[in-house]
Order: sequence, then C-alpha cells, then structure tokens
Amino acid sequence: MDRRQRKTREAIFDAFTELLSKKDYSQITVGEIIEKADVGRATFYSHFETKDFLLKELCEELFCHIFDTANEQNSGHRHIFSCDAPDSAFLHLFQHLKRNDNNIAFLLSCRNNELFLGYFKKDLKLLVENQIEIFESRKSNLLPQDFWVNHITSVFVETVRWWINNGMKESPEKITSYFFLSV
Amino acid sequence: MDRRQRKTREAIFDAFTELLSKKDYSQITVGEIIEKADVGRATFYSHFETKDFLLKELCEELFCHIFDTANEQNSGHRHIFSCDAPDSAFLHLFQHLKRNDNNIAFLLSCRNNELFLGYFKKDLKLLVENQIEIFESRKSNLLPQDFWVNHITSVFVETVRWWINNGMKESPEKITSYFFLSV
DNA sequence: CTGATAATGAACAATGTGTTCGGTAACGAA
DNA sequence: TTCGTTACCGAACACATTGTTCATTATCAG
Repeated sequence: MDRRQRKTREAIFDAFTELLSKKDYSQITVGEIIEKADVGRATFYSHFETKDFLLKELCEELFCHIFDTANEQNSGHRHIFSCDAPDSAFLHLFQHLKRNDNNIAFLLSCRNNELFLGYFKKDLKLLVENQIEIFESRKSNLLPQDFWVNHITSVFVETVRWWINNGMKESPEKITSYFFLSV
Repeated sequence: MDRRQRKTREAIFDAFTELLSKKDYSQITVGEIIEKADVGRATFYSHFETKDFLLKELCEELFCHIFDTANEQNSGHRHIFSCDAPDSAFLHLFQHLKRNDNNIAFLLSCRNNELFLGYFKKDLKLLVENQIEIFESRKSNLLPQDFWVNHITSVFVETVRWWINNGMKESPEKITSYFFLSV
C-alpha cells in the first residue's frame, strides 16, 4: 500500500475517532472529518464510499487483531476448556480491552457504543461457536443450540458494556469470573 | 387533544412505521414521511422537533401500555416470585409480544431493532429492578447488584430478539422457560 | 355562531452529500 | 536519477435534506 494512502487513511481514522469522543456518530459530517484530518473531500470519497463504510472498516481493522489472537489461543492442540482456565480466550479479550490497544475500549465506551458493539458481537459470535464446548452444562442441554450460542455471546458483550461503562475498575481476572458466573 | 392533532399524529406514526419496514431508520427522510402521511411539512415539525423525537415518542407510546400492565401484574399483595409462576410479569410480556399489539413485535424485529430495543431495555430495567427478588440465587450473591440487574435485563432483551428474529415459533410459555433457564 | 387553533403549501436559507476535473506532488521500480 | 504511475488537491458542481416562516384556509370546541 502506498505510503500516501496509509497516511491519509490513518489521518481519517484518527480524526473520526476523535470526533466520536465528542459527538454522536449521526451528527458527524464528512466535512468535519476531512477538516480535522486535513485531507481533500475527493480524497475522502476515494478511500471510503460513505461514512458508514468508514465506520465498518475502522471496526474491521480494530477487531481483526484482537480476535485473531483470541482465536489462536484456541487453536492447536491446547484445549483448555475449563471455565476457570486462567488463560481462556475470554480472559485474553478482557485483558486486551483493559490495555486499551488501539483505543478499542474507548470506542466501545463512547456515546455510540451500540454501533461498535454490533460489529464486535459479530466477530465474537464466531469465537463463541468455536469454544461452545466450554459452556456445556445441564442448562445448555435443555436449550436450542443457537439460542445458547446467542445467549453466551450476548452475555459477554453485555459484560463488556457494563465493565467499560463502570470505568473498568475490576481486573480482567475478576470480570472474567463474573462472566463465567453469570453465563 | 384536538381531533385534528390526533389524526395527523396517527398518520405520521403509521407512515413512519411502514417506512421502517422497508428501509433503515437513517435512510428515512422527513420528506418521505410527510408524503406518505399526506401532511404538510410545517405540520410535521409542529408535532415533532426532529425525526429522533418522532422515534422516541413512538416508542414511549408503544411501550407505555405494555409495561404498565406488566408492572400492575407485580403490584398489590400477590407476590408470585417463583420462576415457574405461570403468570409472571415476564410471561405476560412475551404474551403481549406474541399478540403483536400495536405492531410492537414487528418494530422490534425490523432492520433497526437496535433503536427500539434500546428504548425497550430502558423500561424493562425498571421492571427487573422491581422483581429482582425472583432471581435471587447462589450466583446473584457473588455478583454486584447492578451487574446482576443489567444481566437479567440484557438476557431478557436478547431472548426477545432471538425469539422474534426466529419467527416467534415457540409459545410464550416455552420462551419464558428458556428465559428463566438461561438467566 | 365565533374565537381559537391546527393544517396547508409554498418559499426560504443553510447545510450536507457525493462527483467531477485539471493540475500538482509524491511514489516506487528500473 | 529518471520515468511512468498513482494519489492528493481544491474548487466547483448539482442535488437532496433540513428546519423555519407566513399568509391563508379549514376545523375545532363551547
């Protein structure tokens, strides 16, 4: 990728992120983004079809890394399928968030977290499906499979939401225990 | 309320609802709404400050009834606090949805259900707080109170979402049992 | 019937969107 | 360094949408 492209793409992402901390997604205009990013209008539209696509690509870039490493955690032959496993993929996710790599936690906490949590949930569901055996229990046998997957995924997302909105005071280990307790 | 006011308000709500079944909330314009509702532009803005307020008021009107009756269910001295109680407030909610009074289920299922579920959740949380004793358990004692309330509320909302998106094939009784099982 | 109130429709400025295009500057490969 | 390619610029553009205004007409409740 051309260095110029990378630079403008970065500048637009940064400007967009900064604006998201101040106002609603729906209130942000392309004009504001390009002004803050200091790029031309035509440049913006050569990179992103619309503002919605900008959001989408930002999420993909952000979540790509965090979920790739989380999935690796589960690959290979090390099947640590205990709820108490100190290095479960879910604990790793919470740790990533705590470290706030790439402002992920920040974006998930801002006014428009619905938007991000939606994309987050999509990726998360794949992880849950891969690790569904962890959650086998008396309950899970009485419920339809996809209801159960949805349930786990939702509980994780809502745990993240609660944690972030409350200032992430708890340690990743503690919040992981909350998650496994409540699921 | 003046009959004229009621009529236009109704017409706008109807037009808005119909449009929501066809396109994203963000893609719907005031122009489309007033055309379909067959009212003047100035009339629209004399009723609703913006499109967002229209959504808000629609939700309030829709959920007001359903939650009022649900809360009554819990008032008085009949405290039926068993999870298996066949007439819990939660069962009543599922029954309301199944009957699809006022197109509530329809709106909660359409493309933009995030918006509606957001408002729905706000009202629901009050109900859960009132009935939190139902959910006392070993788990609930190990988790912070507001984490627990959030958890129950979210699980209910996600159960509704799953049910509606899957065509509401299960009976209200069945889905109530799913809810109490998974919570 | 009558005074009050709501709806109309047309016009309005202001703002935002997405596209176009010729000129300029930075790029990477040879 | 050179050279062909590619991205950026910036200004302009047509177009759509927003939210407001106002004089006029229709409908209301008592």
